[in-house]
Amino acid sequence: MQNAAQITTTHCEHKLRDADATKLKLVNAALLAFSTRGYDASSTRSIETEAGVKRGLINYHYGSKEALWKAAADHLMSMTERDLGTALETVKQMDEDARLYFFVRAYVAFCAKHPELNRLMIQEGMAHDWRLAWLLERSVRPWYEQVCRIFNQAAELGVAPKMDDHHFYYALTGAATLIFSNAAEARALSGKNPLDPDAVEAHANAVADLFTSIRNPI
Amino acid sequence: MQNAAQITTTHCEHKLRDADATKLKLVNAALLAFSTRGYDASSTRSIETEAGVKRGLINYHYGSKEALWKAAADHLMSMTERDLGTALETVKQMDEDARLYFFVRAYVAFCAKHPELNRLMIQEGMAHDWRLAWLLERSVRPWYEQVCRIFNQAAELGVAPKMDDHHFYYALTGAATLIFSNAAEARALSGKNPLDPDAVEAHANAVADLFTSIRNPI
DNA sequence: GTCTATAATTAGATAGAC
DNA sequence: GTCTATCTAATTATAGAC
Repeated sequence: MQNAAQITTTHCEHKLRDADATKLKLVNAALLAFSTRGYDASSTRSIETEAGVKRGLINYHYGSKEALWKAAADHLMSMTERDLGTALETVKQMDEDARLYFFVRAYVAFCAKHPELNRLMIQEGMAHDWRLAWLLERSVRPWYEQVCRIFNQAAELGVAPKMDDHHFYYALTGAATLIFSNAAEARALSGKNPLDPDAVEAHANAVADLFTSIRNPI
Repeated sequence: MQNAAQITTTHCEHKLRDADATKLKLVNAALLAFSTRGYDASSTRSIETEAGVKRGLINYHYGSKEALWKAAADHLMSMTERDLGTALETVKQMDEDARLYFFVRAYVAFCAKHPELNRLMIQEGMAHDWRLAWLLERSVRPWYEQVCRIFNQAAELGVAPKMDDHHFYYALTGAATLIFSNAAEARALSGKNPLDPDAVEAHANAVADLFTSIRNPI
């Protein structure tokens, strides 16, 4: 394998690009399927079809459906950590009193941009199996601790609602995300797409006001 | 069929009781399966096994998997309407200022008692198919309008948070329910069962405080 | 990297015996 | 009301030709 990389020809480069393109298409299709339909209800055949690749390529590139799920989940979590990590850095530059408020706004914006994240967490958070264990270990637990830390800092400053951090975490997560993860239902009820920028902005304002005691920071 | 009912013997009565018992076991097992695993991932075979009835009885009693889903969803929605309907009646006897607060508490208590409801809504709210259409028509739309009414009455009295009723509905629903619908995840994170009475009480207090402007009514 | 064939399993639904 | 046999279709996975 190392030798193959050294004697790279244009032919090999082309093949490598094709392989990476195929894998990317599969991971994206898998993410959509696993997060909206669930793991067991998503067949590898349907994922291949939706990805626009030939049948059998999931087993060729990933070896199994389970490995494809892990690759898709890892892809999603890496992107989430990157985006929310930079948001956290930005928030830490701010005045202490305003951190929770802008953290909540950034979190709502991210959830609207990537509803797959919360859909996947909802799908896998109901039953205790290998996928939930994987997600907890890989990302949920570190994220949970970071959110609790921001909340507890705000609580000491008196700008957070009065409650236990665990209840804060689930109240905030649910309030911030349900309208996006259940976008089909929300759209049917209101006639408006909750993922439209105006609706996202309105929801971010509503949730940030709700979960912080200061109404108009700055 | 009408004649058969008229010439009821003890033998027939016994058979009818067996049929009703079988159907009840099937509906309960179906509710658990459809709400936690999703419709497509729940096989009729597994539901029959979990219900402890013989194979083939789903098709015998209901004719199809689709009809079983509708029977299970109707069972759940009837119970929900009954329980939350009486809670609404109780709340309407109260002082106007306190209605929203105690409505939220009653809603949280119900969601903890029947996490299947929100699990089913989450499963079916992501994609727009015949099951979401059925749920919207059957119960979600009337419930949505009742919640908005209570919220708007509280808003006129100045005891509701400042936001659009549609965003209130989804923020409240998400905040109230996620900790129960994702109980497996919440338990793994905190080490405590969120469905325990103490945890339910704490969450009800937290959410009711959050979504009403008056802190200690009465 | 692509395509085909096929194995082994499981799905929902139907018909008929008891 | 219960049970069994069976049908058709779809599933994951493997091996091998190109």
